[in-house]
Amino acid sequence: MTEAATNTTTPRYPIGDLARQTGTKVQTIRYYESIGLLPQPARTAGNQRVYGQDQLDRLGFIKHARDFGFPLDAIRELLDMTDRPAASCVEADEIVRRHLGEVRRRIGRLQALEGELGRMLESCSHGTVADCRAINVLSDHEKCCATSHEPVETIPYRAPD
Amino acid sequence: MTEAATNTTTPRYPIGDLARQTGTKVQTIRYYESIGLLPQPARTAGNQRVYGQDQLDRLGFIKHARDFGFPLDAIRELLDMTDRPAASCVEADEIVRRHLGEVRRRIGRLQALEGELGRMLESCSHGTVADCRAINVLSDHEKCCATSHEPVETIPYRAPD
DNA sequence: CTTGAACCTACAGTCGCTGTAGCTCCCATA
DNA sequence: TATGGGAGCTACAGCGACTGTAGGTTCAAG
Repeated sequence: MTEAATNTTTPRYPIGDLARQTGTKVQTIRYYESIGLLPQPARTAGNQRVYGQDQLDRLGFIKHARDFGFPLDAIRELLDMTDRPAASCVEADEIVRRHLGEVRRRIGRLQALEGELGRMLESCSHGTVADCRAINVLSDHEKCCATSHEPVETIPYRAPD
Repeated sequence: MTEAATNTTTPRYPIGDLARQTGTKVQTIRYYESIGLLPQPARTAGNQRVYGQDQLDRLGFIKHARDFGFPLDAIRELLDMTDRPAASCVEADEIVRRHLGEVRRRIGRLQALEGELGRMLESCSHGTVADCRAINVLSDHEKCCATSHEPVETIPYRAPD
């Protein structure tokens, strides 16, 4: 009876627990808050963040969607939809479809690239740099067999740990 | 006879020509210079950059390698090799091989993702958000069929124009 | 001589974080 | 009750590879 606004049975997690339970880093959670993807949580008397179950679920959703490669603004749209559960899911569908299209395009480009790199290596005679097939292909546009020359996306080398 | 240092027959391009001829943007060329990937070119009396054939070739190499998805530091290594044409091309080979490995890993991850997204869409009943398979899969880890759960790389949505 | 395109520098913004510095807070043990 | 250390806090810089903008200068054609 002493508490009214917040549900007494709701668990209250500090940020580190949220991080551990979702596999997100603490900084990332704060970053999501800073860009408005997560609402500002309650604070302790000592100014530390305290989260409830709903926030945990929301972050879980975000994490999962990020693992699927959705960009944050798509995730934002998806989250907006989960807040209106009675709405039609056509839009959600559309977002997923768009993402799938993007993934397929990326796969296509990478496969073309894979072929070219493979050919580069196969035809390398392992002599000097001057004769190196790989380097020659890069030096001279004519020597390469690419059908099209759209650049492959600028993707950072980043091992997912 | 009036000119000594620079070869009289060498063409001299302003930055815009270099950009047009290689398909690079002017700012990108200046950026490459700022990070030391391109040497500082000669300047006109009015402080404008002037390039020769060698710079054009170097930039062409960089552009081409970028189109192949090589990161700039790999390109830097490759360029260092072209400056020592008598050296063995084993290292160059190694760089290409590493990149190919990276490309293949990325393809694998994206294909797994493609499967999951496809399944999401297939099983969506096109009702309300509350029943939406796609959103449910994202909400609930148990509902998704991923064999592994390494995150797919964080790749920005960036159409290559 | 004028116009306007091309050039110049310097810096902020993109995406999605990650890392650091320099604090404060909280809780378990002595 | 003191203390130690892990966890938390803010604020900001940095990553990769650019891209865009503001506000100025230079150049070449007419």
